[in-house]
Amino acid sequence: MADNVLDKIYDPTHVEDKWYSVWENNGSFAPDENSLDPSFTIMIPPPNVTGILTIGHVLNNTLQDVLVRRARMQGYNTLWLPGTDHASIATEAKVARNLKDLGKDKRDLGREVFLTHAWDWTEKYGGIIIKQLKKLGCSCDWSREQFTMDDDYSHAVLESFVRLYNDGLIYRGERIINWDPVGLTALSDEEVIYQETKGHLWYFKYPLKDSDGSVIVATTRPETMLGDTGIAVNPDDVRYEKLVGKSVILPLVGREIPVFSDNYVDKDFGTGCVKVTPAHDPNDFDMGERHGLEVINILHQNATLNENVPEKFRGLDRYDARKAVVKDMEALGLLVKVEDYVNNVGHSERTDAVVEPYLSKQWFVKMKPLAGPALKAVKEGRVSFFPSRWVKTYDHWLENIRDWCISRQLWWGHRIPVWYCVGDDHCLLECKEPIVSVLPPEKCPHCGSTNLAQDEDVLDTWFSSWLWPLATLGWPNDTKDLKRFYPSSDLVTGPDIIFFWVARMIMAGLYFKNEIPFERVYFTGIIRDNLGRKMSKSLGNSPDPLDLIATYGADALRVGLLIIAPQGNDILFNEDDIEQGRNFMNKLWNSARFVLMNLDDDLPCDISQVPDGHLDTTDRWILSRLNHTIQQVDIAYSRYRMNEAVKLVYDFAWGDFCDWYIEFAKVRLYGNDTDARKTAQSVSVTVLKTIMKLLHPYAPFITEEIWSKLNSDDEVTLIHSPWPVAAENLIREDIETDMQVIMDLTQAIRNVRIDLNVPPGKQAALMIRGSEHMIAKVIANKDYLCRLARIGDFSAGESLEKPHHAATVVVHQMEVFVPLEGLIDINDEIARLKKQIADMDGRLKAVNGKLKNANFVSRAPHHVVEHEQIKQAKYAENLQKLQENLKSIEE
RNA sequence: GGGCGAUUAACUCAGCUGGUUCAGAGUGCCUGCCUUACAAGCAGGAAGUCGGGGGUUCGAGUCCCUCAUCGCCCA
Repeated sequence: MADNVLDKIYDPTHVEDKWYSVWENNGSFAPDENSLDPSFTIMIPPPNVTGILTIGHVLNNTLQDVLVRRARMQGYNTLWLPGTDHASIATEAKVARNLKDLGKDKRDLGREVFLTHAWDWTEKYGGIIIKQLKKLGCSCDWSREQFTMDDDYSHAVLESFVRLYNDGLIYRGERIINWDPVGLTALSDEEVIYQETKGHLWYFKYPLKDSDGSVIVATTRPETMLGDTGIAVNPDDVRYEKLVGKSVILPLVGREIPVFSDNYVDKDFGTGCVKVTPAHDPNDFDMGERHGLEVINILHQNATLNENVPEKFRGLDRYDARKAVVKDMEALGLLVKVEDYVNNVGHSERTDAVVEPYLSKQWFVKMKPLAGPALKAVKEGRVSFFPSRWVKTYDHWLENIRDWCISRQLWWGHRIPVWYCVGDDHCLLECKEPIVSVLPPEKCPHCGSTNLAQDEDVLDTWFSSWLWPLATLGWPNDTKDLKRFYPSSDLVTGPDIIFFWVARMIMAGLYFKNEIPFERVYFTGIIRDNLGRKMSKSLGNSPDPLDLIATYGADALRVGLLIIAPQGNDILFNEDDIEQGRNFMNKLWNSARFVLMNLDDDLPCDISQVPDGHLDTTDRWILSRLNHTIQQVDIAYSRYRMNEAVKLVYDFAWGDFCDWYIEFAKVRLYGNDTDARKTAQSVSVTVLKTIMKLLHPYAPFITEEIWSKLNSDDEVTLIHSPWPVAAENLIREDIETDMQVIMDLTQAIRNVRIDLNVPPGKQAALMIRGSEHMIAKVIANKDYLCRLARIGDFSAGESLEKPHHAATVVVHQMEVFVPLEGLIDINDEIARLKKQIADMDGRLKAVNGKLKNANFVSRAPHHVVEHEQIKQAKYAENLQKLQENLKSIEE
C-alpha cells in the first residue's frame, strides 16, 4: 500500500471521466430488473431538448443525484429516469430564427419542410445537455432516456387528448385568449408574465346621440376605442343613472353604441364610465355577452389594425394606431386630459411580445373537475411539499383555476388529433362535429367522405409534459415499469413551474391513473448573481457550469453549491463557494493521502476485528463522533435538508477527523507499539471509508476514487456499497466529554503560548493541578495532549506546587500552569489573568442573577435550574482559582 | 389590493420544538507558522444592541402584533 502514494493536490480531470465510464459500463445506474426490493424513483424535470446546462440545472440535478445515490446505497431498487422536452414554442422560435438568418421564412417553407429543419436542429443540439449532465455525474438510467416527441410518448399524449375529449373535459370554443402577436400563437394564462409598465390614462369625450351632453371615459389603450361597442356604468352610480339606455356616437368611427349598466364597473376608476371593447378585453367580452353587444375584432394576428376600422388606421401597428387615435381625438377637442398611470402589461414568456387579449377559436381543458382531486391529494398529505409553504400557492391556484387553452398555432409539437370533414355534396349536419381519434380516421363517420382535414394546431408543451411520470414508464400500456416505478418517490423542481407542471402532473396522475405521480416535491431556490439578480442569458450573468467543472471539478461544484443551498431558499451564487468545495475536496484527498502513507503493506483489519482492549480513548471518541454524525445526517435527509447533511459531514471530516483524530493518531502511527499502530490504522481507514460513503451522494467521483484505494477488492464500487447505519453502542457521551477536556486543555495551552509569544517550535513545560478524578483522565491521554500542545516536561497531580514564573489558566476546574522561567513578562500575565477573571466574573454574575430570580427557580423546569446551579458552582470555583493565582503572582 | 419570503459579523448565509459557551459557519481581515497529509494548509485573534418598536414568558434571533426596507407570486 505504501507505494500507492497520491499526488499532493487532487486533480479531478481524469478521475471524473474514468469513474463515469466505469459506472456506465457496469450498468450501475440501471435498476435491477429482477429485484424484489422496494423501488425509489425520480423523474427528471426534462430540460428543453436544445437547451444547455445552467447553474440552476446544476443545483436541481445534483439534488436529485444526491437523493438517488443515497437511495441506491440504502438498497432501494433505484431509478432516475432522464429525458428531454420538445419545448414547442421555444424550439420553434429558435429554429425559425435560424432559418431567418439563412434568409428563409418559416411560412414560405411550409409545415413539412419546416419540421424537417426542426428535427435536424433537435438532432444537432439535442445531445448537448445530456452530455453535460453526465459531466456533472448524474446517475440517470440512460437506457430509459425519453423525449416528449418520441413515438410512444406522442401516442400517450394523443391518447390523453382523446380520453379527455370523450369524457367531456376538452372542448373547442371561441374565447378571448392571450395572443402572442410575434409568435403568432395563443398562450395559456400561465405563459403570460405581467410587468409593471409606466403608461398613461387618457380621458376621452364621447358625444351623446340625441342631446348635447357627452360621457367621458378613461382608457389605457386608446386604439381599442375603434372596436368599442358599448359604454358601461355601475348600476348604483347616481351620476350616470339618466344616461343608461341612451346612446353615444363613437368618435372617429361614427358608430352608435349603447350606454348600459353592469356591476363589473368600478365607480371609482377613472370617471366611472367605461368603454367596452368585447373583442379585445376579457371582462368586456363577458359584459358584451351579458348585454348582447356587437363584437368587433379590429386587429390582425400580428397586432396591426384590420379592415374593421376606418381606412386611415388600417395596417397601422397597435402603438402607431394609439398615437394616431390620440392625435385625432385631440384635434377634435375630445381629449379631456392625460394622466400618468402604471399598469400591469402582459408579456409572452417566450417572445416577450406584449400579449393581446384576442378573440379566437381554441381548444380548452375544463380544469375544475381535475383540480378537486389534486387539491385533496395535497391537503391529505398524499403528496407533500418541501418547504411546505408552497402548499398555499398551490391551493390558491387550484381554487381559482380557469380553463386551460391547449392549442398553439405552431408546427413543432404534437398535432391535435382532430379531423374535420371537408366533405362533398353529401355532408350531413353531424359532419360539423370534429372527429377525435389517436389514429387518422379513414373517412367521415357520418357521410363517409375521405376528404378530411386535420386540425392545423399543435398542443401546448405542458399538455405533453404533464404526462411525464406516466408516459415515461409506458402509459397508457400497463407495463412492468409502470407497475414497479409508479408513483415516483421524489420530484425536485423549481417553484416557478408549480402551476405549469407540478400541479398539472398531479391532476394527470390522478385522472389517468387514479394515483398520485410522486410522494414528495422538493422545491429548490432560484440562483441569483451576487447582486441578487436572477441568472439569465440576456444579462450574461450566468457562469457556464462546464467552465466551473473544468476549473474546480464536478465534485467541488456540487459540494460548493449544495453547502450554501438551504431548503427552498434563493441562492446568491459566488464562485468563492465553489472554491470552498474545491478546498474541501483537496482536504479529503490529503486526509486519504495521509492515511494511505501510514499503512503497512497490507490493508488493516476491520475495526470489528480489533481486540476491544486495543481501542483507546481517541478511537472510541472518533467512532462515537462518527456514529453521531451518521445519525444526524439521516435526520437531515428525512427532513430534506441536504445542505445540513453535507455540512455535517464536512464538519466531521474536517474538524473531528482531520483536525483532531489524525493528529492524535500520529502518536501511535509514528510510535513503536505495533498493536497500537495497527489499531490506529484500522480506525483511520474505517472512519475514512465511512466518510466516503456519507459523502458519496454529494461528491461521487473523488469518493469513489479514494474508496478504490482503500479497498483491496476492486470489484466493490462505492456506488453500490451499503449506506452506513449508526451503531448506537458506539455512541459514547462520556467519552466525548472526556475528549472534550483534552481538546479544551490543548486549546487553552495553545492560547497561552501565543499570548506569551512562545515560539511555535519550542516545547513548553506543563503542570496541571486538579481533582484526582480529572487528573487521571488527563494522565491517560497525556501523550496526545503533549503532542498537540507541544509540551515537553509534563506533570500533574492533586497537590502540585505552583511554580513561580508561570502562566496560569483554569480549564474544567483544573489549574494549568505553563512555567516560563525568564520568558514571562509579569505584567502580560497579570493582564491575561485579569481578563480571564473579568470574563468568569461576568458569567458568574449572569448565572447568579438568574438563580436569584424566584420566578425562574420556581417556574423553569428542574433540569434547567439544576443546570444553572452546576454552572454557578463551576464558575465560582474557577473564579476563585484565578483570583488566587493573580494574588500569588502579584506578591 | 391579496399571499409568500427575506432582514443575524465587512461580505454570503446557517440557526428547526423558546432553555448548556446560542450568538455560529464560510469568505475576507489581523498575528504567527512551508510543524515529515494538505499554504487549496495549520495555530491563534478581532469583529454582530440578531432591521425598528411593542407584547407574551421565569427566559425571545426563535412565538405574537406592528412598522420599515427589499424580493417573489397572484389579481
